[in-house]
Amino acid sequence: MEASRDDVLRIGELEIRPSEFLVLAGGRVLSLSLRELQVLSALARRQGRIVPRSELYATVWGSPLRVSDRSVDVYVHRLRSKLDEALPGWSFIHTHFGFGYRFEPEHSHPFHKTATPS
Amino acid sequence: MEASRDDVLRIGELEIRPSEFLVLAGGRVLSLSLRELQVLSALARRQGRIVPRSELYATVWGSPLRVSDRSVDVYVHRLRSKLDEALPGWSFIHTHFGFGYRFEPEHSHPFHKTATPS
DNA sequence: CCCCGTCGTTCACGAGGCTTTCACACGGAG
DNA sequence: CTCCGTGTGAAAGCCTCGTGAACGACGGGG
Repeated sequence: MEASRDDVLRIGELEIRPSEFLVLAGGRVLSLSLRELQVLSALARRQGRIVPRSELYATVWGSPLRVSDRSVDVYVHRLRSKLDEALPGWSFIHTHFGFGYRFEPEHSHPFHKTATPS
Repeated sequence: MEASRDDVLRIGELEIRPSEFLVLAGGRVLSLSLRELQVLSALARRQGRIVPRSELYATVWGSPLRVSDRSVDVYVHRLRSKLDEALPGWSFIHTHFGFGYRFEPEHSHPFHKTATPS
């Protein structure tokens, strides 16, 4: 039985159950560490919005982001890596240069607009 | 709840949320840099009016426009390019020779690229 | 107690985006 | 045609972000 159905985040092929420390990607369990889960949840709860690093850091780490701290970037990198492995063809975390990250499921370049063949 | 629904600019198929650094074109996220967003917002807030370069520059850059500074033109060009890619068939930024730019959604040429014979 | 895998954090380097500035082409006004 | 404002592609320099790896803390198993 679902302990907290209200806390479940369903986003595309992703199903995040923060209260159970569980993430399902396409029905399969996605193995994440605590920090990875926290960052993913924080982003997913702000789906569609551009989230500044400072806000993400404050939410997950509980303290203000120090200058030159790259922790957020590192975890975004690891999450992208795991998400891409679990759900190829989709991209979830988008970079907004100078602003932050935005969580939203989108098809990775479906087509590759290459030049016409010889 | 949307933190600043009052700050949202809706213009045709465009939805600009300056406070969130986010622009939606036809429902899709339009990726803009800081300057691009600032110039677009400044123009959109003056919708329908002819805005002199000097006013645009002062608003966005916060300093008086120097002679021979083409920054405004360059960013208008980039915005036109991105807007046209996102919403083909529409033109938003119109040039008023010798005066400045005017922001207003209008249909581009009703016909497609096919040239009209004489 | 020691070995070893996991995790969180930080570092270092390189790739790539952003702003500004040029240089030149284009086009309207007189 | 000539002048000058505008369109446009690209270079230069700076800064952000991506990425692989190192380092130490921690904990389970033997």
